[in-house]
Amino acid sequence: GSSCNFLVQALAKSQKYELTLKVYNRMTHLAILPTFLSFSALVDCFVHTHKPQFAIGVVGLILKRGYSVSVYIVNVILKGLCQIGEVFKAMELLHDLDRNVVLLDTVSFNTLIKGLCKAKKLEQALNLRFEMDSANCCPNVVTYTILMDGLCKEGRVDEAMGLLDEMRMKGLDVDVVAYGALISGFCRNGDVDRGIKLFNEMLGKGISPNVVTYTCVMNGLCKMGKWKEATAMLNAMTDCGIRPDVVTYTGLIDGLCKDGRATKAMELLNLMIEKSEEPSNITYNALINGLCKEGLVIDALKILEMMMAKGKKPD
RNA sequence: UCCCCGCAUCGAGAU
Repeated sequence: GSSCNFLVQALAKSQKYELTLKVYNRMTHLAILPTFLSFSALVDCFVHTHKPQFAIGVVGLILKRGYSVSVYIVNVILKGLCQIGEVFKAMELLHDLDRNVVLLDTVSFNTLIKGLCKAKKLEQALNLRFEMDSANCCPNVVTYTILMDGLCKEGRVDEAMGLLDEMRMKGLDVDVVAYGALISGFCRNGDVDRGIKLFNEMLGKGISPNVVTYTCVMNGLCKMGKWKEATAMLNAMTDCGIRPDVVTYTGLIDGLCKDGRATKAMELLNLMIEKSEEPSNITYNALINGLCKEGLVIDALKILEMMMAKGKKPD
């Protein structure tokens, strides 16, 4: 009995979900009672295999066995529902859960808010920050980051800045991720100047930018055709001890390609390989696209061959 | 049983 339970837990932890389910089924046929941890493992399986509905069923089993449901399990299910686009099912679950069954926490609400943002239900997402407050779950820096990001992605950057003020009024510390959401928002909306202003404000507060922060600004610069400044930032970040990653390089490569400088982009590909940063399919796609647009088909073919040689499947 | 600490569940970047 306990060996089956351990097996189920171990399999789930090593992400062998299908196998976990098989073992679980077998053990129930053998009339072995699952422990609480096995139920948790089962929930993980259903969520990771995109069947969160079944995970809700497991919650029922847990209660039937007399165990109590942890907020962790609920949060995993909420996330799973949001991921398959069932935000409203998630909302239902949130409201149906009796306070006696489990006390929701800030993570539960944040998960829902993120799901609503992804489903473009911004107003509902924004309202949920008040509702959570009255459920004794204080909005935190993550809550505000999700909302600011959601607003920025809808082009509502000024409202996002309003939320920045609001979170400050609540005494919440703005961290590098929160700044990143706003910086990315401005840069994406073609307002690099304001993005850089925030970047500097952040520096002034003693918060160190990370690779994501730099990448956002560089992409903004590229979008404005300022690839020289973007390249300068690549050096600046390296000098600060921050290592550009595949996303950073890809953004620059794409920026150069969009500006008709595919040859320069090729140099950058070589640079990243030199620095042992592995290009991704997205990197290759951006470059091949740029080369083709400039009629450099031979070079594009070379890149394609390079991909294949590395065992990557062109898409 | 209690406490502490880790590990799991929520947030920003590329075609």
